[in-house]
Amino acid sequence: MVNPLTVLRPVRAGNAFEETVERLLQAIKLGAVGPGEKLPPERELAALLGISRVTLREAIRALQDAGFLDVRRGRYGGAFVTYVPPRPGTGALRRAVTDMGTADLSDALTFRMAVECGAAEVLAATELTAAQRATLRTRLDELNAAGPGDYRRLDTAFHLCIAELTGSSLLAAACADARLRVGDLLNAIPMLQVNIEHAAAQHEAIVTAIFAGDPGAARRAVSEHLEGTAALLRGFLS
Amino acid sequence: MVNPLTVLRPVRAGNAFEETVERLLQAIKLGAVGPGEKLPPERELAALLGISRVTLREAIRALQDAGFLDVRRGRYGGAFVTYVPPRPGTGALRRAVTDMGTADLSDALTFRMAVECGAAEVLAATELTAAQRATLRTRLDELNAAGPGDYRRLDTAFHLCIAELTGSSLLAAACADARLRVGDLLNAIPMLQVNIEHAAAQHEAIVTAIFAGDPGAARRAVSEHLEGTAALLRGFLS
DNA sequence: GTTAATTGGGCTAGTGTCAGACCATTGAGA
DNA sequence: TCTCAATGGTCTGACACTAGCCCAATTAAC
Repeated sequence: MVNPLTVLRPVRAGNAFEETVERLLQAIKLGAVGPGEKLPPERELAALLGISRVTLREAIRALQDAGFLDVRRGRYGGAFVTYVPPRPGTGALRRAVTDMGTADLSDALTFRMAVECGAAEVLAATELTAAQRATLRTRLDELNAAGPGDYRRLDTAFHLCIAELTGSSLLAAACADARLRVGDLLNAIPMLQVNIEHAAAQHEAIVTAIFAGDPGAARRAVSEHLEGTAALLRGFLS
Repeated sequence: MVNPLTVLRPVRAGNAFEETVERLLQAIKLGAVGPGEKLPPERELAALLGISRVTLREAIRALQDAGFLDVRRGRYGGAFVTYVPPRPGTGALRRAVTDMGTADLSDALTFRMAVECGAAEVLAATELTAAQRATLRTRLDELNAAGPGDYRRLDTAFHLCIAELTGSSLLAAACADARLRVGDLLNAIPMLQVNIEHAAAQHEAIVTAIFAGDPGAARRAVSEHLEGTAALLRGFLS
């Protein structure tokens, strides 16, 4: 009845080292730790990630070799983020799409659509405190004021903020995961001024619907917003 | 900007043994492998789960000791499911709710609401083939014909079928995960004939909305359906 | 300068996990 | 009755991962 393959899927995505690299890359690419900022100290970070310092250090070393981090010793040292999102070019997008399997891409887009729409709905159906409204408003204002170098990071922060405000860490994690899976593709999409203005209007609509407590409108707003990029990416599949 | 705790969460939920036990319990409790059926052979199952046979066997042994499995050797042997969902009682529900943290419960309910609504929306927005429609219809018919012992399992199968039909394995996995997290609670809820009839009407509404290609209606139908049990469970939090 | 606190760097002993091979048991079919 | 394929049961050597400890480097504060 229930497809066993849905539940009897691999228990682990890889070894601890690989998963740690992925997670740190997630933190960097999503902008949880921005360029010039540093990761928490190794001992603290290892505890957060639930792994040993040895394994964490291997992962940090790999990211250092790959040019994402600059590690400095001594007091006030640490692992500083050097990564800055590459400027998009049309070739980069095509390459990014073909790097990912088309099946995986479709899977990720569907997943993202479902969880982000779901999060917006749930949030719209929730009674928000003044502080929560202020947080969301702030994220939107920051995004609207963003320069080209910051746009992706603040866009991600805005979207994840919606999920985090639902109060469900499971949901927030799912949205972060979904966003990471399409993150490289989003970074490869050239940002035209028209698109940014269009996106800004849609972001405004999302917040308005959430503040109005209208789950249907919130869902529609997020859906339309995501459908734009999804359609663009899907165009590369044919 | 992005809450680092969302992305710097533990890399692994536990060791391989613990995660395997969880996963097998999921398969059993969700009814992917029903009472009297057997799990795939150890070698095959270990490959599916991406772990070694040694670790898998430890997990199977634990479930055997806990009374969920009956392991038989020789050709046509295997690990047979002996678990049958307990008949609900009011005490069981209160106990199940208090076993789970109230924060975790709220988290799980929110997550479930988001991903299941999201899945239904996405599916309703999809052009379905005749075969897909037939599959969903079949699951609903089976559920409507279910006896008391089969109801939970077929209910789960129906709900997960929606997620699986979206074609996104990520989404299907998320729904399976969400359902498992509230699974023990659902099992502990007494099923009254009134509730079953009510649920049947809602299931029908969900399928109708999906077949009609109306994402808004699908979302609302799922939302109303889940809100019933969510409200009941939330009642125990106060 | 000197100090002290903080941080990365490195080592070791012990445990978890794996891949692969081989043994033991069962029962359908010849 | 015998055979043999399928399946669980067990062992071993290798590698991954961990906890805990101490060393090395850096810099603000004195």
